Amino acid sequence: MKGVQRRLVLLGTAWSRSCSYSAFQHYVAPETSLLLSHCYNRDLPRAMQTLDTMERRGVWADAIAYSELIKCCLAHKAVKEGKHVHNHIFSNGYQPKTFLVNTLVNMYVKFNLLEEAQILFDKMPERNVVSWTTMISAYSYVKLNDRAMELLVFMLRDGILPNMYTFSSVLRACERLSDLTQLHSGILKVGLESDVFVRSALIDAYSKMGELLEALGVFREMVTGDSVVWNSIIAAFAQHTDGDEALCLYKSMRRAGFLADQSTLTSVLRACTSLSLLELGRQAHVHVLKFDQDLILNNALLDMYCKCGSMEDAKFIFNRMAGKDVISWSTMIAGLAQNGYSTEALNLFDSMKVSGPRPNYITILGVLFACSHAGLVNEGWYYFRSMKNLYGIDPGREHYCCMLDLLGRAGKLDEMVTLIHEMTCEPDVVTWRTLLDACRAHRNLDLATYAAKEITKLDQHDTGAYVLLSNIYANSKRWDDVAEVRRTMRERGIRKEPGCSWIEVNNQIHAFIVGDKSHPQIDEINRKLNQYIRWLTDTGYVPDTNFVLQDLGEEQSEYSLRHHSEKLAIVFGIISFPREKTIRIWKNLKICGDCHMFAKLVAKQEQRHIVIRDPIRYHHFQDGVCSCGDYW
DNA sequence: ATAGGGTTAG
Repeated sequence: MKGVQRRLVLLGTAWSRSCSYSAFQHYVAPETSLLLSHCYNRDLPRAMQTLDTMERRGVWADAIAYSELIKCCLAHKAVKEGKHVHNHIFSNGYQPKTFLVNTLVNMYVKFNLLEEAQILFDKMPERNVVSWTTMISAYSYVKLNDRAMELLVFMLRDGILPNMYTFSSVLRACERLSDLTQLHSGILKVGLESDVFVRSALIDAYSKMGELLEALGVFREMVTGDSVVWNSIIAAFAQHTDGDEALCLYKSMRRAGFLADQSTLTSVLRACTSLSLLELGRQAHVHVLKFDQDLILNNALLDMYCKCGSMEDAKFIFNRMAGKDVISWSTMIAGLAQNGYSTEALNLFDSMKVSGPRPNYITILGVLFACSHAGLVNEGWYYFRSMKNLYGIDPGREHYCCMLDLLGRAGKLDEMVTLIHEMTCEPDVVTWRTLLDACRAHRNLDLATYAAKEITKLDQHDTGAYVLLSNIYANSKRWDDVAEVRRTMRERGIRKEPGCSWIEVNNQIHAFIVGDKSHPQIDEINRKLNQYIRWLTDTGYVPDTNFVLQDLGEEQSEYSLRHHSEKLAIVFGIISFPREKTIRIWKNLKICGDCHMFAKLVAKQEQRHIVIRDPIRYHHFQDGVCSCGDYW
């Protein structure tokens, strides 16, 4: 008797099981085809209705139908219905196959219900590659990277071999170079390196760790490739401010017959941004028009115009953009502020508060920068003190730095020191450098020495600190101290980076280094330069040798000043461009006081608009004044 | 049934 009963139970199970096996399709409920057709039509209410009827009649559909039903729930974002399907599938002690459970796990992942997915996953009697990969990709998607890596280990321990899906998912979660090296060799071992998904994920992972050569290595071995692989390697260089290489790769991509898509163009624009290539950026803009609706791409375009100092274009783009997000607003606010339009930046922030997205950490930085630039000490304090209450953002090191800059401009050195002591995070090199800059501008020798020493404590090789300190001593004609600083620099093997300026003329970059004589038009440039200096001297200009590092004889320091790279670039710009064209120069070091004055006077005399971008700021010279307000 | 690339500051 007992045996018969057991057999009946088994039969029952077998019968209900057979409903989901395609091998026993003749047992599948006749409603199944109706259910399927509702699912294909994405008619969720009717599909659920059909399911109810089947439940009442005690019949089941097959796995194909259930997985279609789950797709339908996903399409409608119908969480409740999805859970219903889940319960239905497991009702009456039915044990669905791994395939179907995977579909359910995936459903919970897509609904962002990771815990539910994990519970279901844990209960699975057997898990295959797809089960594991679904969970790993879920965790790497939400950046629970440790969890994703951990799951890979468990998976391997379970004897399941990862496939290309697994590797491309887990590579996104990889944070340590040693792990990445292991993953890479694992990929080579199973021969998955030719998969384009794995390849781009590998490139991206190396890029995230700053291992660009490794990334390039993976790329160069490419036998198989698609546009995403190209985009990965181009983005890698663009993001690590090697715009030159990024643009070269872009050209090779085009030569290889691939078209640029949104992602490619975003990286190209970023490369133009970092190289200040306005004209090339404009050319890229033409291609951007094809992807009019792409927010990320438009943000990159906006940033390019801001960073290249063309605010007219930036405003045009910004006003035309349909769905502006925090990044669009932040970019525009910071762009206006950096280019000297502080009031406009603050006005824009006001309209953002009314009709824009919620400001974030970076937005506030732009706002503080605007205050700093315009010397609005009280407003700066207000925004700084209220950012926590108004926007729930804790001031970070960068915010402190902006405030310090603001106080430094206003000459409030004591308040700077107080604020540094008040900082919630440890002051870093940038903090002290800001103090040092202020000390130089306001000639506070003692405090400067203190700041410079703090910098060298943190970074033995900070060229800037030594140069600034030496400049301060030079300003006070303390040549012994200058010599001492120079001796320390020599001992530590520190050399002042040579000043270099670039200008784009006819799609060509012309580079100038201090005292450079290699430019083909150097004679003409020098003739014109001497002409300007003579004329300026006649009108009362005195070379400001305070910025010269070494205690050379006056004549020699005048010579070196006269041939500072930005002067050469300015003169070259004047020779090359018609009057109405803005002369745009970018350089690797901060502009010196003498060149700054030179630029102001020449801009006025020649009625030119000159823009010089240094590593931190922008200087718009027009009508004898500079947008920086003579503080930098 | 499971996978890869792009935007703001520093």
